[in-house]
Amino acid sequence: MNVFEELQWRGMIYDATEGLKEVLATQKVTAYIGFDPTAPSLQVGNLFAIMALVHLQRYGHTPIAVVGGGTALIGDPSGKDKERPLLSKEQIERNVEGMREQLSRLLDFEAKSNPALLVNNADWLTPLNLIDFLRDVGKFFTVNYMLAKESVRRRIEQEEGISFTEFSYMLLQAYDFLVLYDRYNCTLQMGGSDQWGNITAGIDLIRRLRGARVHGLVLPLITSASGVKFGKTEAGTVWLDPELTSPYKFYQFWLNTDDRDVVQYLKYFTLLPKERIEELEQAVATAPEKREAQRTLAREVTRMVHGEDALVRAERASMVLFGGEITDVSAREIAEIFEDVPSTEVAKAELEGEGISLIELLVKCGVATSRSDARRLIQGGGIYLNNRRVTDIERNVTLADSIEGQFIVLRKGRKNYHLVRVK
RNA sequence: GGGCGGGUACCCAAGUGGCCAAAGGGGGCGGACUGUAAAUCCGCUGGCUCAGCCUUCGCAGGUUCAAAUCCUGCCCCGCCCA
Repeated sequence: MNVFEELQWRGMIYDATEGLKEVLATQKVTAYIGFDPTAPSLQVGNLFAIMALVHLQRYGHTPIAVVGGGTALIGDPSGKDKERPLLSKEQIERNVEGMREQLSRLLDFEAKSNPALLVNNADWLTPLNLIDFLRDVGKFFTVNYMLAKESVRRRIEQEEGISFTEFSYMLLQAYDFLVLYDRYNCTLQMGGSDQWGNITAGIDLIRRLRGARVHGLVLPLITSASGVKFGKTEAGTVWLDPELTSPYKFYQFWLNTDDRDVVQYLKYFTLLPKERIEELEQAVATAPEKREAQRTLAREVTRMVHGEDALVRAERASMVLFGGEITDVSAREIAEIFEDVPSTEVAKAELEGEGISLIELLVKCGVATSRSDARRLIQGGGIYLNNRRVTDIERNVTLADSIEGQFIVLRKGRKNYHLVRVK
């Protein structure tokens, strides 16, 4: 099997240029994917593209992750209905650093024959001279060609239009490809399906300027059966940065995958072989309540992104949190299990004597948005103190409620935990 | 610049003097069921010192015992004419 076939059975190819399959079967190539540093961290959606690079590398090809520190200053109009506000250069610099760290954990930068590469396109875009650029690159594109691109056309049909800045974006991305081709003999660009237009622009540019035939491959859009945008939860985006999304939450995100999506996600996000995934597919069909497929997915991905230790902690936490009784757990275990759970410090003095009203504590910890909200939650039976439901509005919380005088576990609903640290 | 229509809670949307903290739907939150699911059902969804009180219906004034509802001015949005 070659990478193309690998990606194919995993359903990771939405479209690819003519002849790519043969090239990947017979040669070792260098391929790149661009990542937009418009957020402080990569997110779970980006993991999909990263997996494509991981597969490439496993088959002996050389992957390049391009962080778009330069293009982010412009803004990609693809898939966007509106002109986007520009980020500050400092902000983008910071974001690039975060992504560098994350990518280095997923790709092998030490491999002997085909180490992964990480580059920032700001390196060549920033020093770029406008006149040179217009002469060397601009000359090879007609406005007609650019207007025909889906991303541009859609925006032109809208009232708001598109700024010249964003309109130029595809030329910069095309130029990226050209630079990577020149410097690293990079002959394949991959990306999300919304990148097709930008990718073909680069392919055309290289053909005209260098007379070389290079390739493009785009991944499908990830769908979810429930219609929720992939990578989002009620709490927002699922990030790869453990500071932004705790490993526990990360693990839970995957564990909660819909039965209808889990097999596809196993193909997308794990390196498990076909036979194993087919086994799991069987398991979903015959014993869905065991959620073996979800569990495996969550394990594999959490381990890959956060490491074995974080995985063990996430699993332990999940077991205790969804198991029930919390009373016979030691403070030390609590500290460990709830490491990733949001917490609030409360002075010991506040819990002495009469203590603090539960309502007040809930608001203080942000579990409830207001006292009225707290009152309603308690009345509706949605508040648990150390995993025991409390229905008394007047309930006070004192040191006697704490676990070894150190922690109090608040819970809202089925799975919303908050740890109170007594100081 | 002229004409018309419109701005109501997170979103859509009803309400045209008191019975309006404001119908209905969506979303969200909680509960039951369950597989930490889906579907379904139930409750809640401005704040507070909570059987009561206070603040909300584009903004600012005014009329009235009483205004989301009437009047004046201003701001914003959509459509049509210039």
